[in-house]
Amino acid sequence: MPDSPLLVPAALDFSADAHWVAQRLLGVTLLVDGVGGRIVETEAYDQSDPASHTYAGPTPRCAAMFGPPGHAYVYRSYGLHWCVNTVCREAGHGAGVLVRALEPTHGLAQMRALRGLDNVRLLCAGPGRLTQALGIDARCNGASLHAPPFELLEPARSAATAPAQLLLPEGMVLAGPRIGISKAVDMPWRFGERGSRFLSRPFASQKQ
DNA sequence: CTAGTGATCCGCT
DNA sequence: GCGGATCACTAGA
Repeated sequence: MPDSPLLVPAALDFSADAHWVAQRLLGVTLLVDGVGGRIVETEAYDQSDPASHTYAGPTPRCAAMFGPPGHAYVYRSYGLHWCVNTVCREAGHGAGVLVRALEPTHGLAQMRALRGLDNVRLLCAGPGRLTQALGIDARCNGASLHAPPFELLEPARSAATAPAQLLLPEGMVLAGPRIGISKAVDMPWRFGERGSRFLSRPFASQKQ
C-alpha cells in the first residue's frame, strides 16, 4: 500500500444535495478512532426518492436523516449489519449518502481483528463490512462526523483549488444503479472510483 | 465467475 | 405480518 499524502480536514459542504455530496465524498478518508480508509463507493438518497428510508417522512428510525448535515445516520440492515450515511442538506430534508466501500488505509490490524478476516480487498468492500471494520454501530447514530471518534480527511489542496471540485481526477468517477433496492432501481445514484479493487461490486456500465 | 439461500430482527403498515 | 440501502457460503458453469 502506498502511503497517503498529507491529509487535512475535508472541506465538504454537507448542506448541498446528496447527489452532489456523494460524488465529492469519493477520495475522502473516513476514520473512527484513527481506523478506516478512503471512500471509494457511495449512494445518494433523498426524501423524493421511493427507495429512501425518508420517503414517507420522519420516523423514529430515520430521525437522524432529518437532523443537521454532516452528522451520521446509522441503521440496522437485515437484522444483522449496520450501515452508515452522511446526512445532507439543511436539517429537515431527509437526505443523505450511504457509504458503501472504503479502500483500507489506516489501522489494518484493527480492522482485520474486528472483521475476523485477513483479505484486505474484502475488509471494507460493502456497507455492512466497513461498519464492522470500523466499529460503527447504533451508538454512532446522530453523531457529528467532524468530531471524535469520527474524522473526515482529504489530501491537501492548493489554495487555488475550489472545495467544490471533485477530489478524483476527471473521468475517474463511475455512476450506476444502486444496489439492493426494489424501487427507483434504474436511477444512477451509485458512485464509485474507476478501477478500484475495493468496490462492493463492479460497475456494469463501464470497464474498470 | 454467477445464482441461490439462510441468518436474523426490527421498523413500519 | 412483510420485507428489507447485507453478508457469507455453497453449488455449478
